[in-house]
Amino acid sequence: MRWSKALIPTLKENPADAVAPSHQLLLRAGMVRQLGAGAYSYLPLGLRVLQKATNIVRQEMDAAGALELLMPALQPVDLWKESGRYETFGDLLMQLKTSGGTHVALGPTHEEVITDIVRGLIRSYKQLPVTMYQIQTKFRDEPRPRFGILRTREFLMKDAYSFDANVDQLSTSYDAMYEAYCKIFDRCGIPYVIVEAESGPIGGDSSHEFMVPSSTGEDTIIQCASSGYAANVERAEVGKIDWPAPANPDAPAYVSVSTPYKRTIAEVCKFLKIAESASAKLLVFLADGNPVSVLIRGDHEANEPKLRRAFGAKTLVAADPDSIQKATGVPIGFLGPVGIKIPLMVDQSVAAMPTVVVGGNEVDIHFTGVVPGRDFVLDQVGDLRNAVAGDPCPKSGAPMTVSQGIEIGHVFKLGTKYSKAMGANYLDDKGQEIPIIMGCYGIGVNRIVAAAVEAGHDSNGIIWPLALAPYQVAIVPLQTTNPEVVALTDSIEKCLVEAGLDVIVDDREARPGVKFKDIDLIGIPLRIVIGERGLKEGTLEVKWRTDGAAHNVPVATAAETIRDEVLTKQRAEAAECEQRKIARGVQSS
RNA sequence: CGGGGUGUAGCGCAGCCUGGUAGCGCGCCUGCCUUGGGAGCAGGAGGUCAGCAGUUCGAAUCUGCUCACCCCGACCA
Repeated sequence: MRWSKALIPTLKENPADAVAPSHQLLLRAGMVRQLGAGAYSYLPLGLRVLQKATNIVRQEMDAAGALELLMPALQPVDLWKESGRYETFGDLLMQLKTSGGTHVALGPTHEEVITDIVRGLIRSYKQLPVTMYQIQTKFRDEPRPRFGILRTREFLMKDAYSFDANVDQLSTSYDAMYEAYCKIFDRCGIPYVIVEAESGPIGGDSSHEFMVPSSTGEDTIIQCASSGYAANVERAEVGKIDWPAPANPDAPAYVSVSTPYKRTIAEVCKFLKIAESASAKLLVFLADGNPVSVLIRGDHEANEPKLRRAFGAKTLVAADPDSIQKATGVPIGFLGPVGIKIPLMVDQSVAAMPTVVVGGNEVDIHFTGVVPGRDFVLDQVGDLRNAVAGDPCPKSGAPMTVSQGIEIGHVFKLGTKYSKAMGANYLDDKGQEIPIIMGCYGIGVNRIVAAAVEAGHDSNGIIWPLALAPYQVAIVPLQTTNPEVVALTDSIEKCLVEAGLDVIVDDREARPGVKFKDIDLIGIPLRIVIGERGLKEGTLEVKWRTDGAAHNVPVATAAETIRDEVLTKQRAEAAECEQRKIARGVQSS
């Protein structure tokens, strides 16, 4: 490919709207252009990267035995009502009406459609297991698209769905996808951590997210260096915290203080001149419709899935101020555990406090010096909140750390949620009708591209891994009118292309500095410079994007030398992937 | 959906307060010159100043409404 024909509109300056590094660099490198909020065009160069990621995903899905199919983005809303997700998906679902009046939606995901297909096709246990996938555009009416191509209203997703006869089969299918994901991200050359994620009805370790560490990431990861435990904050457990605090028989009785108009934790603590961690807040939820209360330290956040499990409830929602008043007789802002009439659960961090400041269950009143266990009961204590930095690891007890990550993949054991709701059953060997057990597995393909840039860039631009680079090699002929330079350029290009490499020749009539800057910006892994100066000495210059300096190779054998250098690097990366695979095998056994 | 901000040439911005010929840098086109890290000189093209409605002799500038985009938060199967 000739640069002059490639349409690569690089920008010297950062577009004002771009904040995230990947957003800035993909724009500046001429890879994407914004059409509207959360909608991006991929220009030729950007599309090449997206397609390289797509190809790797497809190859590994095929290798894992998944069957590719293609489902429509346009889906009847009735299908969503059938699964029960029309309500839960809410405004995120893009909806429209056909000219005939049919109410349709643009698919944000495809559990409903694939389940509809399968219930018509699969009848017998002999047809199971089967896993199918597609690579297709998804639509979600995100209330706030952001960070360039990281969160958009329209995006390319690889979504796979497994169908199994029993839980053991599901585990096998799940493990195959899990392993395929590791291979995909290894091959893409992007760093990732696998974290436990909040899971559905089956529970246990049935959901994992693949995260690329990045400060731009929207997800919070809790990790323990000593045990290797890693989980999304939505899921992360807090290890055992000792409670109650040693009893102090001399502790004075709690004191009622006037706190007029001080409702929030921040207001109360500021007013009383105490740290938020010295206070506790009583939160009221409706567990399957019944009011329940939870006591959490002032600086902590409640974790609703943990609460739902703790109360053994199917649904758990925060109670609105009216129902709180009705259930407790106390207006929001002054609730406390002392003498509370509804069921109370206490987070272990509160149970461990010697004394605590809480609401007085009366307008404009808070209590100080309240002793857990003395002034309110501690018969229901547990891990009810989001983990924070320094919390003990559930495995090792060592302090855990907090970091940000970009979710690029998610594997999930669904169970029979959709097959039951939509009647996707099979007949077992005894002729019994049984709901098919499902799993779903998603990869945000655009996010692979964005995450690769977030993880690989410097002040000069993008640093693509060889596997994703739009072109692996750029050749820069410095004197485009010198026949010797041109001939050498052509012969090296030919040799590399024949070896299966993607090569771009910067044939522009521009000064060398312009070309070097652009090649660095768009992140081409290997740069070859051919100039009269080097030719006099019989050499040309080769520089890797990741290296600080260039090295010279003799002209006579240049094409083969460079070809072998790139192929060797490719093989080294493949070997690295293999090493990781072996290491994973050792870990899991 | 709440809070904040911004819309002027492809990109980055000034002009607005105090109404009176729409500007600068980069990029783009022509020519000369130059050629190993975003050169220099000369000439040139390109704008319904986001839109609509007011005020005014006259609006990029003042007023009102609308729209779009960005950031923080809420939300995120």
